[in-house]
Amino acid sequence: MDAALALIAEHGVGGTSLQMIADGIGVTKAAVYHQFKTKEQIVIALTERELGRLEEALEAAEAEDHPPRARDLLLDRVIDLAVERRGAASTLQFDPVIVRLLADHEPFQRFIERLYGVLVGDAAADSRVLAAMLSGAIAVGVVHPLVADIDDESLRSELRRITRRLFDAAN
Amino acid sequence: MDAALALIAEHGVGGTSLQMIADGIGVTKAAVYHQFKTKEQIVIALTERELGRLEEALEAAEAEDHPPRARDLLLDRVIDLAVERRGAASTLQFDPVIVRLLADHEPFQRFIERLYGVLVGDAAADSRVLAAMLSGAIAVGVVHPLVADIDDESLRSELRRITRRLFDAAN
DNA sequence: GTCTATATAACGATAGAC
DNA sequence: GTCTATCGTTATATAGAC
Repeated sequence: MDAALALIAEHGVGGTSLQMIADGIGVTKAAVYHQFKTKEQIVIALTERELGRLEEALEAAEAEDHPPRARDLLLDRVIDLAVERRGAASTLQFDPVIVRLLADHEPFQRFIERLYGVLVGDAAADSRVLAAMLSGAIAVGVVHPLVADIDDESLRSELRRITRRLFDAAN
Repeated sequence: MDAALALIAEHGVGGTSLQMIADGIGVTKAAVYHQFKTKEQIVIALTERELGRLEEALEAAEAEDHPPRARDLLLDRVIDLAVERRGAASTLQFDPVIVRLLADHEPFQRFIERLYGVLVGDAAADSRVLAAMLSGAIAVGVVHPLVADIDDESLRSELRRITRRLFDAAN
C-alpha cells in the first residue's frame, strides 16, 4: 500500500498500473491480485487507512459538547496528520479518479459528513465557503512547492496559527 | 479543447483517452492527432489557454509600484477567473499528471514564478505558507461540494472577503 | 481535415501449477 | 502466496485514401 500510494501521488490513479505497483514491491501482478481483487479496492483501502487516522479525534470531537472546542480539537488533528503525512491526504483528496470512486462509496461519504458536521458550525453559505477554503488551504499548504523546504514543526505551527485566526475573525 | 477539459476534470488525464475526446466531439482519433501530435500537447495547450486569461492582470500588477495594491489587483482577477470557470483551474492545478508535465515545461514555470512574485511579498517562511494556503483555498473553494449550490456572485464576494482576512491574519 | 485500417504495446483480470 | 501464461480489451500513434 505504501508503494501504491507513492506511485499514485506521482502519476495519479489512472497513470498507475498494477504492473507498476507490482514492480515497486518486487512481485508479479498476480500476487497483487491475490490481495486486492481490483484496482478500485486498492484505492479504497488506501483512503480508509488514511481516514482511519482521524477516527479517534473525530469521536472525541463528537463527544465534546462545546462546538468551538470540538472544532479546534479536530482541526488540530487534521493539521497534524496533513503535515505528518505530507502529500498522502492531498493525493487522495484531489485525484479525479478517487473523487469519483469515493462519491459512490457510502462508508466514505458518511465519514466525510461527520467530519464536516464538526468543522462547519451551521449550514449558512459563508460557513460552507469557509470550510471549503480551509479544506483546500490545509491540503495544499502542506504540499505546495513553496513550502517544500519548511520543516514539519514550523509548518504545523504556521498552519495552526493561520487557520485559528481565520476562524476567530469570523466570530 | 472544451471537450478535453471536461473529460479530464471528470476522469483525470490518465483516465482520459484520445478516443474519449474524439467521441466527445464526434470525430475519430486520427482527426484529433491531426491537431495535436500527442496527448501531452493537449494538456499543455489547455493550461496555456487558462493561464492566458491571467496575462493582462499579471502585467498590470507588475507595472503597479505599490506592492500591496499589485497583490490585491492580481488576487481579485484570480478569484474572478476561478469562480467564472469553476473547476477548470483546479483541475489543471491538481491532476498529478499535469503537475509532473508542467514541472518540465519552462514557459509555464516562468509564468508561475511571476505570479508568486506578485502574490508573495517576501521569501520568509510564513509568507510562503500563506501563499500556498491561499492557492489551495481559492482553487478548492470554488469546486468543493459544500459550495456547489452557491451562485457566482455570492461565492466571489465571500472568497474575496475571506482571502483578505487571510492576509490580515498573517500579520 | 477527416476517414479506415492497422501496428505495437500495455492494460486489468483470471487460470492453474507449485 | 507467488509464479507463468494467457485472455480480451484498450491504449497511443501512424499510414495512406479521399
